[in-house]
Amino acid sequence: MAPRTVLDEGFVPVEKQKTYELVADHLIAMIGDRRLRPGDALPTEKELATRFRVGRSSVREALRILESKGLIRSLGKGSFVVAPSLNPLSESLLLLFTLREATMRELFEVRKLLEVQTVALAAERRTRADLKRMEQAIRDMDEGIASPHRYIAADLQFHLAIAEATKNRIVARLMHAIRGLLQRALFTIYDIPGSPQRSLEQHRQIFSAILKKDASEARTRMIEHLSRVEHDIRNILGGKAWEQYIRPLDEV
Amino acid sequence: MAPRTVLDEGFVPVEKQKTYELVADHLIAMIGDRRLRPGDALPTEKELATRFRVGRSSVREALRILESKGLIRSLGKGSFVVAPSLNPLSESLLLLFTLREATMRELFEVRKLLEVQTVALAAERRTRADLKRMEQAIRDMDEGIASPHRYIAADLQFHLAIAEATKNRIVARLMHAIRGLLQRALFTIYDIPGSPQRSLEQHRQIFSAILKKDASEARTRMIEHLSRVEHDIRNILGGKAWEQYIRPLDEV
DNA sequence: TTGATCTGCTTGTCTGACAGTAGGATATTC
DNA sequence: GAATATCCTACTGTCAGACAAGCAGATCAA
Repeated sequence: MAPRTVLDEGFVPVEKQKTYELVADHLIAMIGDRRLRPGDALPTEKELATRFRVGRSSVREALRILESKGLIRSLGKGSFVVAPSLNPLSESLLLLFTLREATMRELFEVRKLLEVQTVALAAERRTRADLKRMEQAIRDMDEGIASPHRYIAADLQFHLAIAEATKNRIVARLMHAIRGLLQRALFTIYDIPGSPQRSLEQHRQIFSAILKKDASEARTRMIEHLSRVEHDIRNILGGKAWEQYIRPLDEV
Repeated sequence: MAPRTVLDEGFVPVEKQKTYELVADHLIAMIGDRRLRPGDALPTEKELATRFRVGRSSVREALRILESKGLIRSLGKGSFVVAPSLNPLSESLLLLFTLREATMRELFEVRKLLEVQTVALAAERRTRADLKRMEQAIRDMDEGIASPHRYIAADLQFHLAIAEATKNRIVARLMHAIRGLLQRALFTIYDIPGSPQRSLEQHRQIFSAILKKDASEARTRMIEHLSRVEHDIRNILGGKAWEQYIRPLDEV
């Protein structure tokens, strides 16, 4: 082994805090402890600059950081608003696709891993409010079965309700992010004859397991459901798209 | 229902592409199709500005975006380098904590959900190379058991090797991100007498299950392992920290 | 060869400028 | 008086120019 200096680990490159980072951190902290709440408009750039005693360029670079973290949004015209607790995970997941470092197959597999366990937890923890949301989603799906938009939106609601029934916000976020990316693929299988009906039926089975608090059955039903959906998507997309780096655009 | 205009959904606010976004997208695309590869140094700001025919401020704002997405790093002195495929998910996950929208409990639960399934997949798909990595990690853990740093680094290696044995890059990234956040908590339990030894032993059991391609046993062993670790962490941290919004700093 | 000094170049930062535009205030029209 | 047109202001988005600090390579000295 090479000779070792005392306190070897201590010698990391010394970090010079850049002004724009300071500003960004400050703003993030303010959002973190709710001094800036979702919906609030930020002061103008000039005001921020004078308040922080920095140049406008530093403020702007800080704003770009917050923006790309999904914390604020540059509303068409001018002022900024704190985003309504949107999902930073979505962005990163999308980025993986943009960088061609993830395929549909992988994404779907993650979903399966996660959601199978999620539904089991949900079955144990669901409250009456959760059940109500799920029922509503199933109803919406039934009523909107003729409209891809309504149908798929309701589908999303159902799965999100399950995720949220775990009372684990990270799980909910993850599911949200994953579903967002899968959305386009789901549109493609909507057109398979009988597919929406089958999904609806499977949702009912999942729901009934959750209702009974039967985690094990919920798991089984979810596996069935996801396997079928996966099978359908694969059939329609074909192996190429499935294994390639799809760019699932248009957010909802 | 309200009267409905034809093509209702088509009327979304028209998006004006901002210069800095164009520049950022362009650069991201270049990284995406590998025209800029990890390790490459970007041209200087001035050169980018003249090449893209934009002002330096636009370039800088674009760079801030890439930076906060973890695609480039502002190396101490000056020039930029494309980051070595680092993890955008880590950033977002960390952000959730900064914003106090996730607790230790939740994070650990996600890890459990994920890793239990992951180890099962890994048991089915592991190659000889994967096994070698795991063995090496176990050896390192054994030899470094007296040094928290070495021990925990090896621990991380073991779990990452499992994640990568799934051949699913999203799984690997997720695990990496989660572990990064948990790192600090793991340091705290290192000091529990006998804890490292027990972990080591459990790792050996998990490894043997993976070796036998016994997915179900791997799952069981992993549950045992994670439950014990969770139990230890909880005992040390106490319920308060467990349920509070810990900021698990210092990346590794 | 080693060490010191000088000279550009690059980043980080600030300031000033200007076009485009959103929104409110004001004037105009019926 | 209500609806409509017009004007003003202020803010963002963008650029250009300036300057300090620091690094890297070149040059020079020992």
